Amino acid sequence: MIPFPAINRLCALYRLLCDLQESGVERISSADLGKKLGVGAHNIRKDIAFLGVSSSSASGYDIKGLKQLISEKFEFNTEKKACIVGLGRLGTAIMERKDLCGGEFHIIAGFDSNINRLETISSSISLYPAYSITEVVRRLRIELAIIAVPACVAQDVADKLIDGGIKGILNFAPVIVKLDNKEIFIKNMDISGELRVLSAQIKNSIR
Amino acid sequence: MIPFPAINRLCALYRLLCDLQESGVERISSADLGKKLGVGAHNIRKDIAFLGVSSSSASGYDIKGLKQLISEKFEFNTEKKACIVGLGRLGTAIMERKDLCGGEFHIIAGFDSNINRLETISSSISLYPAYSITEVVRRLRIELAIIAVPACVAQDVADKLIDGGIKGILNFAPVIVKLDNKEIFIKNMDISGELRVLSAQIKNSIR
DNA sequence: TATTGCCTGTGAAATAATTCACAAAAATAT
DNA sequence: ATATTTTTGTGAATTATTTCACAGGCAATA
Repeated sequence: MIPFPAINRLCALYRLLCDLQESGVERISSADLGKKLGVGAHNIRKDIAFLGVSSSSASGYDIKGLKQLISEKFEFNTEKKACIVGLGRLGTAIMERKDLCGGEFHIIAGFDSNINRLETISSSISLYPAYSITEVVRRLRIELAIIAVPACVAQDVADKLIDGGIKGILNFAPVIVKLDNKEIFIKNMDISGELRVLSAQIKNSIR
Repeated sequence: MIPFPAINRLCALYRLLCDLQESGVERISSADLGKKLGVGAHNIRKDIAFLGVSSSSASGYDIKGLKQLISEKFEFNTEKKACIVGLGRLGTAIMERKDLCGGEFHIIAGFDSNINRLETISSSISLYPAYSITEVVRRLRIELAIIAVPACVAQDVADKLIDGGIKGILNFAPVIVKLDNKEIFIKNMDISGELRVLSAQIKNSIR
């Protein structure tokens, strides 16, 4: 079981490796990786050790191979089905992001409680009313959800998603969603909340 | 110097206290706070201890007083000036969020490299071309920035913001921004990246 | 005003994560 | 072929964070 901080860094590393590969780099040392990610080289090596391999070399890591390794460990190759709940400004903006359309995540459903809105949005993604969240998530076996609804309905939406069998949630609503089930993962992306954390860090750092 | 995990939790606690206060609650125990935030009661108490007070009671914390305490420690009362760089779909959606307009953060500038776009957006917020980021940030003494530009220009934007004297950055671009200055704080809010972390956590948890 | 039951504050213990240090292996240079 | 440099992998040490345990204070009750 890989500790969470390591998972986080390995995901960042994975993207970096993709970028490097696109720029034609083939090998790179832990020191250089560390520099690019803003962490120590030791840390990079420890994280890679969690993947459970042992193939030492004196010319750094083979980028293709390392990518493959991470990808296998976390199954990044298989496409994941995702949905968005809340098709306001933020929700639709996220829905149309390029980096979400082309990649390993496939947004296959959008939900909103406002039926009129569903009719006015033109999108290639199937849209459904909010009351059908549980049913659609279950039927289409959707694993991941992005919540972009007002704070007051976020918990209700989360409960419906969980009933449908969702595995992970990205929550943009400015509220802490409660989960009893330890098997479901949530990441809060509360914008004003994060600004507040930044502001607190700034104040905490001076003096 | 308060450790980062504690700052994070104290910020979440602060919002919870605001919500509780609005619903008319006046006192609450560490146990109940913990339950609502999904952390242990010990943890709550330890975090509060970092604020440097000592006023024990047998009926929990006074919500108003505790809010005040956190607020003073991190100066949540003074209004912070912020800006948004990148006025595409995501940037404008964030700019118009209600929870950002009314609260302690005041978005006073928007930037985009596309001059035509600046003219078509109707907003009460002053808009500027991207080449003036450094100058405007410095002149208006803007502390916080939200980056919502494509990955390829994010580093360049960050450098300009830092030159202008920015203190904290919320980065929505799917790329790790490098900072040499330890006095500047950054929080990455990369949507596809976070989906990938969730997906990795899910795979890591099974078996 | 005693007594009882909560609840906080906090030093100590336990756990988790990071950093270090160095042996061993591979590549490169001589 | 040998020496030198580079770079990884990993157990150990360090540091950070969380959890525990309980003393001591406050409030409520009778």
